[in-house]
Order: sequence, then structure tokens, then C-alpha cells
Amino acid sequence: MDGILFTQQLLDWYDANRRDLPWRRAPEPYAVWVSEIMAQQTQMDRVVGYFERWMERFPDIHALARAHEEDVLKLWEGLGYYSRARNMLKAASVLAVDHDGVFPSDPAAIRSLPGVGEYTAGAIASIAFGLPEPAVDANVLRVFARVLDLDQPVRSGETRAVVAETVRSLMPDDRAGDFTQALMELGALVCSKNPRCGDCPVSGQCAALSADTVSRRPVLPVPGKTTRINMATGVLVHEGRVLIQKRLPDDVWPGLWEFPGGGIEQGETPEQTVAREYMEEVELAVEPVEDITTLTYAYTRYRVTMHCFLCRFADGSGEPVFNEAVTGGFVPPQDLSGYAFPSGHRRLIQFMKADSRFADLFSDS
DNA sequence: AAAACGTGGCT
DNA sequence: TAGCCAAGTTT
Repeated sequence: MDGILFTQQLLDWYDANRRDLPWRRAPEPYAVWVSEIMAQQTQMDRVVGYFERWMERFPDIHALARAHEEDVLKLWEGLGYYSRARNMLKAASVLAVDHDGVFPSDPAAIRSLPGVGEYTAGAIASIAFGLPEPAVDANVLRVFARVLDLDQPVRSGETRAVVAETVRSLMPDDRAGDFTQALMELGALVCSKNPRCGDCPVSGQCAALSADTVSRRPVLPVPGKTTRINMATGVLVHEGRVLIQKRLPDDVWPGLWEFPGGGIEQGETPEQTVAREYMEEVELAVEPVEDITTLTYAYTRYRVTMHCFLCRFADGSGEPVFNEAVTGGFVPPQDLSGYAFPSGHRRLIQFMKADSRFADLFSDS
């Protein structure tokens, strides 16, 4: 393969086809960092809105370093992989204290930040600082699995090393950041799962295209099995307010809020599950009085069916004791928008807001 | 080193 | 519909 030609063709294509993303207009290090963390395992189109809200709220390192986790999580709500947001808060503290609020250009210093791995360090170094550091993400692996017609598992350490070295050898000294983004842009827009080889600027140098093995590249790992879960949750209403609790650290969705509930056990009805979970989690006797809805959602390898019920106190009233939460309490339903919820619970709230049966609960008075 | 960690859109 | 999978990192 002709490296000079490959790089030139790719950059020319990028100049003509790059998407207009907000952090590309003025790639300063803080903005590049924010965009790269948000982009991890997330499609660019979804990142844009979150990025703009984030930059508005936390415009620089110092603003972020001063932020509360509660506010950071609320801004991140719906993006998933919330440890990214918590790690950014930790990293902002490191940057403010150890680097005086100035984003470091040293690749090793970048790599040492919480939440910054091999890929992200290379991306920031090249895009924000113009350094010739490779950034090998799934796009880049896919592109070179085809260009080089690699028959090894694409996620193996060996493949990653080969691809990183290839990227290094192709990297132009004057446009490192554009080259990094061009490779990923090509993977996202052209050399995708279902590739559009007719539109590819480097199809003339693609070994897989010549060998007619494009559809077999990259060689992916066998996916893990998904698990189905049935859950039940209850919205306890008392004197016009609803009970929510904040999830524990070292669990799924740490620090996010939720309505109490849990898995439906063998022989239980969803209503019985809600009553049992309320007793276990918050030591309250409740009775489900109305079926709100049943919704499904997915997280990591789980597919969840969640049965949702409106609940009342079984014996008039009571004080919650939070056995399986950091804290919690009764809040006015109008205030729920101020808390970060996992998507399933967020959708439950939206459902109730849109359902006339619960109009009085969400009315402003 | 395998598994956990979210979510929504597309096929 | 049931996967597939997206600018990965951490443990």
C-alpha cells in the first residue's frame, strides 16, 4: 500500500465530507476531552446535544472542578455509562489541583487521567495538540481490518498493535488531528458495518476489497447472551408527593435516583413484588392500587420488563428507612425533573405525565 | 482477561 | 423482533 497516497486521499475526502460538529470549530483541549469522553460507545449524533448543554453549564476545567456530582449526573442523564461523568469530575479535580487548570499536552499525563484510556489519550493528544499519537477505536480497527484484510480477531492485542503501528506510519506531521478524525469519520460514514465501498476514497488500496472478503472483515468476537429480567416497581404517593431513593455506590446506576422496586421472584405476582420490595428496601407497608403501565428497556446484557404500579400506604402513613439506598424521601412530582433517573424510570415518569389518570398529581398547584 | 457498565436507533 | 453496535475504560 502507498502510505503517502492513502493519507492524501483520506485527508482530501475528510476535507470534503467532515461533519460539522461543535467541538471541531475550535478544537481546544477541554472541549476535545469532553467530546471524546461523551463519544465513548456513543454515536456522534447523540453526543452533540449533551456536549452543548455541558459546555454551557461547565465551560472550563475550573467550572467542572467546582461542580456537584448530582448536577453532573443530571446533565449526563440518558447518555449511559455514568462512570464517565464521575471520572470527569475526578479528572477535573486533578487538572485544577495538579495542572493549575491547564490541560496537559504530555500524552502520559493525559493517559493518567481517570476515564482516559489508550484510545482517548491518543485522540486528545492528536486532535487538541497535533501530536502524532495513534487513536485506535472501533472505527479505526474496522477500517484497517479491511484495508489490510486482517483475519485475526479484530479486538486482540496483536491486531491493536498492528493497527496502531500502521496509523503511526501513515500519520502526517502537519495534520495529526485531522488524520485521527478522518480515519474515524471514514469508519463511521463509509467503512461501516454495511460498507459503501463505492464511496470510499481509499478503495483502491483496500486488500479486503481486492480479495472480496469485505463482508468477513472485521473478525468479531462471539457476542455474550442477553438475560431477560422481570421487575416490578411502585410509585408511592402520599399527600401529593412521591417517594424516590438514591442508588448505592458499587451497584448499577450508582448515584442515580429511582422508585423502589425489584425482581419478581418465583410464584410472585408483580403486586406482591412491589409490596415485598417496599418492606425490604424502605420498611414501609404499601399496597399497589393502580396498574400504571408495563414497559421494557435494556441495559448492558439485560432485557428488562418492568411492571409499574401506583401505591398507597397500607396503614395510613409511615417513615421510610433506606436500607438499600444512600438517601431518599418524598418529593413533589414537579421536582422529579431535577433528579437523574435511569432511562426506565425516566420513561415511567414521562408516561405518567402524559396520562390523564395522573394529571392532578402533576398539576402545578 | 473476561465481564460489567447504558442507551437508543437501525436492520 | 431480537440482535447489533456506537469516537472504550475499569476491575
